[in-house]
Parts: sequence; structure tokens; C-alpha cells
Amino acid sequence: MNLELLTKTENQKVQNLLIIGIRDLINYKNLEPGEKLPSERMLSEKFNVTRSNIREAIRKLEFYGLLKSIPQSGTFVANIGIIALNGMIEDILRLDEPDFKSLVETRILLELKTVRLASLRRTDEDIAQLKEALDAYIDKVSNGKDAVQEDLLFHLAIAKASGNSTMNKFMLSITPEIILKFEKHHVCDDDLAQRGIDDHQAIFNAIIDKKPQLAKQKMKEHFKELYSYCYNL
Amino acid sequence: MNLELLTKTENQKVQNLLIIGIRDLINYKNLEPGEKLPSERMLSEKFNVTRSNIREAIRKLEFYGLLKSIPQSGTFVANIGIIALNGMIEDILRLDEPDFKSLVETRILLELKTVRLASLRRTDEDIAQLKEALDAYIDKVSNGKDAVQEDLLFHLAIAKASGNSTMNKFMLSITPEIILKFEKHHVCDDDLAQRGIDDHQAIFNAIIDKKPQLAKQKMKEHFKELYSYCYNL
DNA sequence: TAATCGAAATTGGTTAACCAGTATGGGTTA
DNA sequence: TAACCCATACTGGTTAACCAATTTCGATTA
Repeated sequence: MNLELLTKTENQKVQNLLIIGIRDLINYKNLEPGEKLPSERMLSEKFNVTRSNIREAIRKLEFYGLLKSIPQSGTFVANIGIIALNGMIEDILRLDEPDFKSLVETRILLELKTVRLASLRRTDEDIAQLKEALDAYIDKVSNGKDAVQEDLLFHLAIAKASGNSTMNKFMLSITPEIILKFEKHHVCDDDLAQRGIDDHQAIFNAIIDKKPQLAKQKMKEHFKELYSYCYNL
Repeated sequence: MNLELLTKTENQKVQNLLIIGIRDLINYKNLEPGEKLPSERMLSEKFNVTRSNIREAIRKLEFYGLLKSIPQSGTFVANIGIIALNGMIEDILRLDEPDFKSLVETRILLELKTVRLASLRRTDEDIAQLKEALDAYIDKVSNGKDAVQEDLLFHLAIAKASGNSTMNKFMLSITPEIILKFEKHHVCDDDLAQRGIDDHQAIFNAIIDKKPQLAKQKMKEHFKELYSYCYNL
């Protein structure tokens, strides 16, 4: 297991070096945006690594929108300008692994917004799905069971109802880590969960009534314990 | 090019079907969280697809934290519970491609927060990097040149100074698409850019002075045109 | 009988050969 | 001379064989 972690960071080091190499190559060759990068085979030979390594590095830069691979044609520099490209690569290289505090902080920010948007935009179908999630949550809590999962799913249903696919995606990407941490530290005890029912119900009602300000307020109250937990970590 | 798009969506369809298949398998076999999935080879045989397809589907579920592959050992169901797993897979399958409006909406939300956090947490090194980005922006605008890239880099520098790696990552991931759309539609005309200098300078000063409320206010004003553009799209 | 050791099968990851589509350039023709 | 075409080499993507680490399970031994 230790070894696995070692090789993983080792891999990332190689990948970062390759990203630097690709960046320098673009600068050195004065590749304008839209121009073609050398082929994967040439790059792998130039940097003396396997083609898989090169493809992995390209994929990462593709994820951040800096490169674009087109089958049977080549890999192209995105049309965002050389300055933005250099700056963003610099940022990507220095990007830290997200700590839990930053995850919770971001989650709260997103949720205060999504609940507001959901109050404004929710469809009847959204309401139905919210109710389903809420009922499942209430059922679990009423039976004295752990309901971390149902809790999070209700919040995800709100994100979906917000009609903002980007925030929805972001919420999805941070939820699993939050669930893991919560279940590990037993953040949600019974008393908290009991109060959670009222909170969720209030939020749900505010969304039904299309009262964005109220919904946001209720969500804020709901997060009060989470706030304190987060900053005491 | 058309064909490329076709095959891409075709691939995504296959991938979605595989994700459904994996989900059903987990449910059918009553795999508890932490348990091992059948091997990639068995899955590829069962679903009658190539092993690459299976790995791609697993990778996607791994991205969202639902599975975890461990070399020479197997692929494991994340320890988040079967209910959360089912709910999240449902959401992932229905996830729309992000539209531009949702991107801008999210960007504004993130920036109003990062600028506030940056005012509270910025280090001296952050200040130096912000100044560098600001000077580059002012220089370009003063010479009457397009400065979309320098503009965005200043905003990314703020995200970095916020000390929140999750928001920083999110900002990075939505920036390229925003740059592309902006340069395509020539959103930033000369007059706007000229005013942008004052805005940026005011934001920068507020961050230096550690005045989070003022910084947020200035950012809000800076986004006013963007708001109108976004909602008129 | 129970603990231990090790060989063989199984695992995800890696690699090199292969594929189909694309771009290129020299030769041909109008 | 210029436009066109087809053969060839090159592209990213895919696949199947390979690898090293791990797990498993049964034979062996104390």
C-alpha cells in the first residue's frame, strides 16, 4: 500500500515534468494557438518516456482545456493564447491536493447558491424528486439509523433542481469525500439528525413556495454545526 | 469532424450503459461498500465489450469517488453506502454538458467568494503575484491590445490567493471555456477594458488592505457587464 | 491439528504492435 | 502552368499480449 502511494506520486512527478516539457516546447517553437503539437511518438522519444506517459500528460492538459486531441490528425494547442496557457499551466502544476476544510468551505458556498436557484427554477419533477429524497431521509432518521447518505442525496437533489449543470457537477465531485469523512468522524449524531429533519423540511417548503431568501436562510442555519466542525478541524 | 463527434457520443452511450451495468451488478450481487468488483476481464466478457471500455467506465466512476482501483488487487466499491452510490450514479448519468450560462453563473459565485477569502488570507507572495498579473493586464490595455488572457490570469491569481484549493481547481477548470467564448464574441471592447483597469486596481487595493467586504463589492461591480451579457445570451 | 510456507492463478497496469482515418506531396493530366 | 488525384507515410486510438505484485489455497511441517 505504501509502495502504491510512492509510485503514484512518482507518476505525478513524471507527469508534471512532461507538462513542463510540453509547455517549454510550445514556447520554444512559438506554437501559435490552434497549431499542432509534435506527434505522441515523437514526444515520447524526445522526452525519453513511454507513449502512455505522454498521453496521460496530454489528457490532463486536455481536461483543463489547454490541448485538444483529434483522432488521426494530431494534438492541437487550444485557442486561448500563449499567455493564458503559460499562466494556467503554472497554476495546474502548483495545484495542491484539496484539503477537507477547502472541500467543506466550497460545499457550503455552492449549496447556499444552489438552494437559492432551486427555489427560483425548480420544476414539478424536481419537487417530486426532492420529496422522494426527503422522505427517505426522514424514514431513516425516524428509525434511529445513520442517514448520512440520504442527507447528502437530498442536498444533491437540490443541486440538480438548481438547473445549473456546472454547480451540479461540482457538487457531485466533492460529495463522496465528504461522505467518507463524515462517516469516519461520526459527525452526524442522533440529536443532530433529529434536528436535521426540521431543517430539511423547512428548506423543502421554501423551495416549493419559491422563496429563495428563506431557503438560503434555512440552509445557512442547517450548516451552522457544520461550520463549527469544519473550522475546528 | 462530424464523424468524430458521432463516435464520441457513441462512446459515451456505451460508457453510460456500462455504468448502468456495473451499478446493477453491485445491487444484484449485494456488494457491500468496500467489497471487490469482478475483475476487468470478467466484466468485459460479461458485457461483451473490450477491456478498455470497462476501464474507461471504471475511471469515470473513480473520478466521482464511487470506485477505487488498486493495482494487482482489484476494483473496490467506495465506502459511501449503497444508497448514496445508487443516487449518485443516477445523477452522473443524467449530468448535462455544461452550458455557457451555467459556467458564467458559477464563475461569478466562485469569484465573489475567492476575492473575499483572498482579502483575508493573502500572503505577501500572493500580493507579489497579483501585482505581476495586474501590471501585465494594465500594460496590454494601455497599448490598446486585447487583454482577455491577462484579465483571466488576474482572476486566477485571486483564486490562488484565496487559499482554497478546491475553488482554485474549479476556477481553473472553467476558465478556458470562458476565454474561448469571450474571444469569440469579443465581449471585452476597448471602453470596457479601460474601465477594467480601475476595477482591477480597486480589487487589488482591497485585497492588500485586507478589506473583504470592499473587495467583494468591487468584484460585483466589475461583473455587472458580465451579468447582463450572460443573461442576454 | 494448526500454523506456515510457497507455487500457481489472478489482479490492475503497461507496452508494443496494429488499425482506420487523415494529411501530404509528387506525378499526371487538362 | 495549374489543378487534381492517388499512393504513401503519419496521426491518435485501440487491442491483445505481457508484467509485476498480490492473493489464494493446499501441501507440508512442527
